[in-house]
Amino acid sequence: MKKYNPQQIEKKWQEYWKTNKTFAASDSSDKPKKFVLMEFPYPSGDGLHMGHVRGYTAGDVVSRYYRMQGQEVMYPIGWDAFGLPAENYAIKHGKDPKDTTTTNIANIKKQFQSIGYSFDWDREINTTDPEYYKWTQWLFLKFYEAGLAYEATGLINWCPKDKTGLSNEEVINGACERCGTKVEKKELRQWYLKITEYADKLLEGLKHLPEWPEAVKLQQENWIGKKEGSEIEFYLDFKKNPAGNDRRGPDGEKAKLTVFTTRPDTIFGATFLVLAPEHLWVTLATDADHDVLENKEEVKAYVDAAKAKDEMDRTDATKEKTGVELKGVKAINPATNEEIPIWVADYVLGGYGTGAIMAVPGHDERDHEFAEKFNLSIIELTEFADGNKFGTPKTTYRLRDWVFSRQRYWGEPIPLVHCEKDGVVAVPEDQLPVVLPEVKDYEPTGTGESPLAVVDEWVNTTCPKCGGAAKRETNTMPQWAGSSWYYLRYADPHNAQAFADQEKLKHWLPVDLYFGGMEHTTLHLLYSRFWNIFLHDQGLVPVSEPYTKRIPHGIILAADGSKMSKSKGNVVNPDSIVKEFGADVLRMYELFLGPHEASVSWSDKGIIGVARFLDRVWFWVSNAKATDEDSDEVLRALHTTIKKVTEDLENYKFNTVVSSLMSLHNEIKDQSCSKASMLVFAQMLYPIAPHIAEEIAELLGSEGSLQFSTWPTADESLLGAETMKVVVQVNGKVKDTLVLPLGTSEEEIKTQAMQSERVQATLTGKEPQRVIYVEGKLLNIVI
RNA sequence: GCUCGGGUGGCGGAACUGGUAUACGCACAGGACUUAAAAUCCUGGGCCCGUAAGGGAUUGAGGGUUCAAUUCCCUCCCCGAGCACCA
Repeated sequence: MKKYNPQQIEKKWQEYWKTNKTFAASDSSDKPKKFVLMEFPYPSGDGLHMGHVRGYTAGDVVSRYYRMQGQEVMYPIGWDAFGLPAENYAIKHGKDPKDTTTTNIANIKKQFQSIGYSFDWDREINTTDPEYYKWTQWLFLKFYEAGLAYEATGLINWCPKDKTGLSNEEVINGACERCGTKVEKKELRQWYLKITEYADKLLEGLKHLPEWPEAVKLQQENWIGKKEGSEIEFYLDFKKNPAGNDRRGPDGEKAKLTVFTTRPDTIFGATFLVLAPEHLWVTLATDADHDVLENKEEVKAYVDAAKAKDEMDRTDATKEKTGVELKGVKAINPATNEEIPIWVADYVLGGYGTGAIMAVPGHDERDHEFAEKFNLSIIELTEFADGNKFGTPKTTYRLRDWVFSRQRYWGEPIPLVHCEKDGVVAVPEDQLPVVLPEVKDYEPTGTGESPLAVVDEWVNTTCPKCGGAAKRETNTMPQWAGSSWYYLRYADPHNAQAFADQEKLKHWLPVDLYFGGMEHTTLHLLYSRFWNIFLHDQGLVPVSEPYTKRIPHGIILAADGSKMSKSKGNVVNPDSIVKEFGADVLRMYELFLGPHEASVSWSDKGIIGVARFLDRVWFWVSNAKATDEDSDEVLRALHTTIKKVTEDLENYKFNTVVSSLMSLHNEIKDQSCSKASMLVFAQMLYPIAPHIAEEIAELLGSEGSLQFSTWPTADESLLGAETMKVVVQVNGKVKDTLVLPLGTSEEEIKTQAMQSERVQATLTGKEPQRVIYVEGKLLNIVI
């Protein structure tokens, strides 16, 4: 008898799977397709962490399971290798990001293979491969041609550490999503994708995703933040303007202000207006060309101070309100015809609604607080206006357009050129990809320009339209570009003529199961839905929603419940676990830790339980005194477990799959068990611990890979017992348990229950008032 | 503040549609094997009282519905996630 030697067994089967291409997914199979996906990793220098292992293991388990259920499963993998982390890593080590990326990929690939994932390696993709990013650029041009990619100068989020612009989604609590640095505002020329134009479609699509977790849908919904309301115009009245009440504003035309409100019915209570410090009217009224305000300098000072504050301070609801009245101008409440003052205050945000509100201090807490502080009149309404009669219905969104350019080196060049004569011109398809040039210095410049701007021979080009001199766009795309469509490429990863063949897309899409982290809900998951819906509108992708089912996983924490991090030195490396216990133990233990969606703490102690279990299973099979027949208990336990494990796998309850297998083994290991039943045990073990399962099957004399065996079905006729266990309670407390032949009558059960010593002891002669009998389960005597 | 999750032994966690709470695993205790230790195997309790048999309590706290509540309803507390001066 050989001792269980995971290192040896695992290597053997990994070689076997590789040689036999066991997990290659066929594009032309008759079997029903299943597209299983886990978010692809970016190849960081630290390699895989436990969180990765959790997600990829879950995907691997269901992939192996569905293959045994007769489905054609595609479980692909690739590398999301552009972006800041890869670039920062390269800079830190003084190397070319291309080289470090290659090295890191090789390392992680080795890790993946050592854990035995059933990826279809023939479909491996890499976002930094020009053959891949050619199509990322091509798809970007589709947005450009549709008018959904535009260039604009504006205040954007700027990370001073990474020295690049960030999208709104990348700012978490006022800090950079990557490095945690406090984000600043900076005025910069940027490329944007008009995701706001797809706000309604993104919302509508959520309604057709019944298999997504509510929490994820809700988060996206909140992020989009759709609100119905009205825009109402307020005419202005100037005191200082020599033109008197000619209703001309500082811009010469707009002698009115438009506010956004969700409560037009409270307009009779609107006693003042408030403008955001960024409001265009305020900017104009305080500039050198205009002289309508009596306190221009005071207002200007307030506005400048507000702009200097960072986002966090601005939007802190607990701080005291500040503001300045715009003296010399009044607004007319269109409902009451009364003159009301206009204030500028930073509790009104420039980027939401119209940047101006009508303040109704009688019916809004914030307006109330403001009115109290500055002694403005407050009207408590008893009657409300007909909300339909005011203003124009208007919908606003919290969602902002997606800042799509980065001032960094390691990304896809944006395939556009700037021509003096023709302006912005798209690079024609036959000139794609625009290859990222070699540079001497990858360091971000911090000036708002990418390091590409200094590569003259690359920047200077000819205009595809007029043939004259032109300059290339030097900004690169954000990390999210390549990952916004990678799942499409898996359907046809080597296509040189198109991003993917339409027939293959029709065959594989949508992704049936998408595993990934909760942290991508309003980043990657929202972005890729946007791309997919747009591409569907363009007739380029057959389905509107890319992911049928989303399965998020919780984080793996350190033993003390804190996050694993290098700085704390509490990171557990998957490699060391594989080395010490084997891949099967690592896989099984990660699943056993707790429910897939919950955050769980890693425990070095607990892993021994799983290691012992596989050891015992090995001992059991290799010492096999397999009998010709199974005992009834073995058959019953086996089929009960088949039923339970199948149900649990269908519901991604991996932790209870593991415990069910442990229970089953405990029950049958000392009983008469046939080889056939042992093989069924190995089959059930296979998705979770495939190496040992394959080896056991071989030991039992089966040939080939278990992957091609058929998943066992529970025989319902074997599930029932010949006896039933009836719990006897008195007043709801358990007193006894009766084991009776099936079909014992209620009367007989009652009689027997009343004879029980412990029941008698509790009754102490009292007569039962009521007896409740639950068929075959329980008898409750009430006294 | 709002929205969504969650709170079960010393620890991770399990529990169908309301029907034996604590499966499975870790840790712990006792035993077997061993010169010994480790590993392994067997057994056990889990909070309180009791030598024991046994009894009682118990699913964040309090109340309710029910023959019966971890499960349903109400009030509150705590933890996690998301949103937030969003008009």
